[in-house]
Amino acid sequence: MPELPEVEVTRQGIDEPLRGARVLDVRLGKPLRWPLGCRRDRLVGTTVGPVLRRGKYLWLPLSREGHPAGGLLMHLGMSGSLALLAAPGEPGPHDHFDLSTDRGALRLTDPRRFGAVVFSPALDEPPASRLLARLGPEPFDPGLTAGAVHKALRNRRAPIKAVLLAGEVVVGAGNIYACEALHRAGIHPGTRSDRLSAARAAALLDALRQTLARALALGGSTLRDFSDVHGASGAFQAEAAVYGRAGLPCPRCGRPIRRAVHAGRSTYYCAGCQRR
DNA sequence: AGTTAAACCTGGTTGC
DNA sequence: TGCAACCAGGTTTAAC
Repeated sequence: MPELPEVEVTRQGIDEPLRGARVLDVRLGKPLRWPLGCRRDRLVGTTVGPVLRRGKYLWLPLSREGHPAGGLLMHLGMSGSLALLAAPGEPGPHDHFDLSTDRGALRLTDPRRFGAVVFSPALDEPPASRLLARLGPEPFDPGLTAGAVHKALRNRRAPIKAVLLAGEVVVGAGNIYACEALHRAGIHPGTRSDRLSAARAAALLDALRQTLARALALGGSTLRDFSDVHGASGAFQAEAAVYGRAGLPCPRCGRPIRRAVHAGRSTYYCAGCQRR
């Protein structure tokens, strides 16, 4: 579920409420993708700092008596969401991590458990640095230019859809937004990345930014599991032009949306208005 | 360098 | 109604 917009919506929801919160307790449920990697007493008594996002990861920096004390790198996987609760209360069967603080509890609910919460001594040290090492530039980094994207794409022979998903040229697009951005840009998902002109690479970066920004404004997409930290669903899925719409008419040209597979993932596109 | 599959999990939907 | 097959927002690793 959670692609960049959903993770950013989550970040915005927890940043202010948790900034300065004192960690009182930690509860772990069933195992997530990776072990937490630290003892409970490494977290209890720390204070949460400003929450950052890198790609689809969240970073909760911790300090103890004013000194940096590592942090928690969190990922929502396919089905994860975070909630802010006044008190943790009795955990449900899919609640696998609680961080209780003096300002309420942060709870990770993740039925499929592809998500993760990993302690790291710093963002630029392992294990965090290792997990973030392959991430490409942020799509909204003003320093990311169309020229840089075009240059990066020239080195890739894989289909543009697969390259977007890989997140090495630019991070943030998952299956929904990769499909939607390609449709918005009029680019066929099977186009070899190194065959995209500079103009089309520019159009793609533009379309990706517009798609992600629109999703962010709508609170992300909720297909099944995702909700923001207050339990509200996203609304972007109702605006999707192609994702999940195989057989339905393209909103732009009316031709039926097709489904294909790239990098093992369903790709939805319109053969009428997306060209190689 | 690429694609592909498998792995990690649960649950909803589809089809016989 | 039951049950098997298949699908799902992600990522990593291994194999061809």
